Amino acid sequence: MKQTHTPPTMKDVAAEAGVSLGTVSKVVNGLPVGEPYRQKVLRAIDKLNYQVNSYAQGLKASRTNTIALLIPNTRNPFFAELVHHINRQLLKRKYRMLLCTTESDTDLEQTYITMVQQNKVDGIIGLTYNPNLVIDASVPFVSIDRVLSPSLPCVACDNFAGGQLAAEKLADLGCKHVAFLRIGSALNNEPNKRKSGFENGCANRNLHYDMMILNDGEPLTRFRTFLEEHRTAEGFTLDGIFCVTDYIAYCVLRFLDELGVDVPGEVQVIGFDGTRAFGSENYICSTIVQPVEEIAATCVDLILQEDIAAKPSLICLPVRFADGGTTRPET
Amino acid sequence: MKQTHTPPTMKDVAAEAGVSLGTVSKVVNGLPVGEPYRQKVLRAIDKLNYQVNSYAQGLKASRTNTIALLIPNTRNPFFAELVHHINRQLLKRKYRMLLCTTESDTDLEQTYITMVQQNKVDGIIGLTYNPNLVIDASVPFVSIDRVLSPSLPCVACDNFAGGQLAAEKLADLGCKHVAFLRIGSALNNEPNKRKSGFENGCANRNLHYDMMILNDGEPLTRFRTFLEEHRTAEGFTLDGIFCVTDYIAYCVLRFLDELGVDVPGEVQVIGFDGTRAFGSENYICSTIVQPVEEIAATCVDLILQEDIAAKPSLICLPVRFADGGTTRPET
DNA sequence: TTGTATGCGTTATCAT
DNA sequence: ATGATAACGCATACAA
Repeated sequence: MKQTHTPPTMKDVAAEAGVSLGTVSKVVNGLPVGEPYRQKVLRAIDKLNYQVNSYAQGLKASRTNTIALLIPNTRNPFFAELVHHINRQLLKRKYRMLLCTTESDTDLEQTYITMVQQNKVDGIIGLTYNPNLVIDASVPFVSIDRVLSPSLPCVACDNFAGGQLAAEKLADLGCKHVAFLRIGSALNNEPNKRKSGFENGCANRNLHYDMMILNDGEPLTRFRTFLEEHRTAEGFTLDGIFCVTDYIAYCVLRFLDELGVDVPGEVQVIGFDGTRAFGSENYICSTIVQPVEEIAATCVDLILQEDIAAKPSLICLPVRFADGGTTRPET
Repeated sequence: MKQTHTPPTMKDVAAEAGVSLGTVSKVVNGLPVGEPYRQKVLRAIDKLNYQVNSYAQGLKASRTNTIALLIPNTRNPFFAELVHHINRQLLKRKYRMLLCTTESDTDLEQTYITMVQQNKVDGIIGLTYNPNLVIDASVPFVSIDRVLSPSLPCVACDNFAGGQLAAEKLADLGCKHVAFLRIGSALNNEPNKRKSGFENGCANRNLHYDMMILNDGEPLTRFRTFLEEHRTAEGFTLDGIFCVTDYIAYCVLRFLDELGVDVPGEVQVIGFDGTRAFGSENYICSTIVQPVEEIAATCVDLILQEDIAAKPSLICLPVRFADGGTTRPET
């Protein structure tokens, strides 16, 4: 009777089946082996309930079938959706996913990157706001939504087109005086293009717009003040609002409700991301929808792609508008 | 000049530092080593940018510092929150997390469990609705919210107390005729205790209640019909509703809005889970809050605990009520 | 076609 | 205190 506490290895299987180690290895890896041998090995595997140790495999092959995903958190529905689809894409390709939620903490991000490199993952997909991470060139990296460096490929939705689409939608829906609300630093990252696109769209349609940009630390209640100022005796002086994310739109909708402003009657609101409550069918507001599934698939394709040289530095995926009840029905 | 494409190993470091392999290993693992040697090794590590290969480590130690988390998805905010906190707890203990989203697909779950065992993870934390998974006894398993087997420890919130609390809250808030809305099979899993607790609470307070239970496949619009039936000429005949999850509460609130029933004026609604929009401070409805952070910490504690024998089979964590605006202010 | 032997990077047990 | 060496489980080049 052998020690029961250590899981069976190929050697055990070989002994049980009365064949050699190499034969077992071939059976396990689907290499050609004489049928009677194959049967014996298969029976032994079944009997011992053998499972390959993929760490030993990884040690040999320096391939681990594992990809790390760095993301600020999983609470934001957009991130959650991303995690979900990347996970599914990886599974489809028989890859495992190491999840690293960073809370946008720079040190934490760096800790994770180091940890993840120690773990010899086959690649990293990362959504990070930190422009100066030290990423070892030896491990493939694909960035989401942020161009970190020309040498690191980035996958994003077409933020510029999204901003423009929002402006044009509002114009189409009859708005005359709109506002753009955003938060975050003025760094030139992808989401900033939403602003440029919006400005462009407004210009195209001769749409007048106000803009309110909050810095990172400022409370969202500033927006409430902003909105309050637009409530005059003659009614609400804005008829359209574009929020740079659905989260902001969500807050703005609350403020408008508190202020007694009717949506979409008095003012129409468009967000950005395509957030759906509980992953259901319902958008929480009218919104510019990011193609999350395509973004996920593209990231996974890129990270698993062999020749890194062929990787483009920025891939923009198309967005679309979706009615979530905070705009008037289209005619 | 050595081959540049393979990452440096301990051997390389040893050569660079002019010491032996064992010495490097000791330095890396913080074992006592003569200071001048230590310095030499450290310098070499720095120069070569050496990182330990934790797969090789795992092969030696049969410990991988990795825990797998099985969860239906990350889109449901409660799950997302769970993922987030488990991830943080694991990181705090220097463990990595393999995320496996299963969509409650039985085959997928089994696939993942097998995959994960091949990967020789140190343990699995799983939230699964599938009662007959084959889980190798050799890998520690902790279940969330479902008692899968007496031998597998389970961590859950006190669902019974939660149901009871909901009933008592509604009674305290002046309700006379309430309803309980739930979905899902009638299996005797943890969340079913919410029902029992609710019934118990109603009995305690002599609160009359209706109950509507949907089977797994049925559309939530059935609830709409149910609600519609309670809208009579004399007004809405229910003054309180307890929904078994916040998601259901969310849908119910939409239905009530469509039906023109005022919340919390005409009817007060309580959900279950403690879901907050975008992970912000705001609960999406008045709710029985699950102690997600404690659940996460408890799971991680349990899974990392050495002696499996000492693990209790069910740990219930306390819940609390939170006002989310769909109940009247407490006096 | 099958078996044997070596090495992957690390750790731990030995001598030195 | 440090250096050599075996072993972890697997894959593969090579010998039989």
